[in-house]
Amino acid sequence: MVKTKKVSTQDQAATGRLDSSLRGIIGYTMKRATNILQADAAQVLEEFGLRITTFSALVVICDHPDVTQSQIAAALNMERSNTVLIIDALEQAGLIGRHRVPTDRRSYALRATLEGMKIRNAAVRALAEREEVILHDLTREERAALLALLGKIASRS
Amino acid sequence: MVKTKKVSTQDQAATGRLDSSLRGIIGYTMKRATNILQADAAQVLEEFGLRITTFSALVVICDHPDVTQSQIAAALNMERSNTVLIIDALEQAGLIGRHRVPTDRRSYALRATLEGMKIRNAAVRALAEREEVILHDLTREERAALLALLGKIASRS
DNA sequence: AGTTATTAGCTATAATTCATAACTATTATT
DNA sequence: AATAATAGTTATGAATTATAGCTAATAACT
Repeated sequence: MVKTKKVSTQDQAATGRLDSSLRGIIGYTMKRATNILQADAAQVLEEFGLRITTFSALVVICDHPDVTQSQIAAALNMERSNTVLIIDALEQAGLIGRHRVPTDRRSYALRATLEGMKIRNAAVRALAEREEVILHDLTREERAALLALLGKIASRS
Repeated sequence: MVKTKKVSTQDQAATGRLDSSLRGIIGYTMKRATNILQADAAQVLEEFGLRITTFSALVVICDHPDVTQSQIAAALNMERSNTVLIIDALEQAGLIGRHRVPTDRRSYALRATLEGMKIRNAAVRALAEREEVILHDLTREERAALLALLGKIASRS
């Protein structure tokens, strides 16, 4: 994956990266950092048969039994319609179940299975470990500070 | 005195966030933060007739006259094929020009026009101002720290 | 030299992700 | 009872990103 491209132009070594002034923009650099973490997370989750979206939904369901698909959509900032296939996948994998709720027959009460709980726990642990590895050049305090700062921004949605 | 009352999951679902345990994952929270900043940036750049990708390419071209499309692709971490339409858009907007280079007739030497330079400067300034606004609840030091931490992660690509 | 390999830009297209609209069935509101 | 609103679903569109292959030009190699 890592390209060791031979730099043919003259002044590249002097100027460094071609996007150096973009790197001063928080949004730009954050996007690049996100891409790296997302690719890594996807790789980790693949070993559990999960994608990032299915994993996220699984966590919400485990943490909040009897949650509905609409609530998941709102929590994960996605469209209701796009939750359907995600929940389908989790159900077909035997990780969650759609349960009818007698008081409202429009919605499903989603609940994780025992297997779903186990997968969730293992995946969360694996992700945390992987983040430790990939962020090894940040101290524990720096990682905490980073998360706090990101949390402030992300708290707007 | 601090009350440490234990809340049931039902109550948490009613009051708190449903994705609270996901928010402890840096990659997840960073993704959410990125979405906010990206949407904001897209809105700002729209006023200049730019999209995020065209803006990014424009900045690289302004900073590095006679850069090639392949170099832009490498710098912005995108596929060569996807640069074509981006450069087309910039050229048709009169912001850059494709210039032939006598020593290598395969590639173009991309150079910004005067108008391109002006748009770039205005867009960069507008973006910076907008980031100040949207990140107003972070101190200058916090924003600097955030950028530094993100830069460490993003430096891997 | 001549052959081969590599590179730059380009086109077309596939795969993904994400958003929108409309439908059915239920439930809530008036 | 009539109407509106909601949950899940389906189909589809738009936008982004990735992949494969092509031509022309250059580089590398024997």
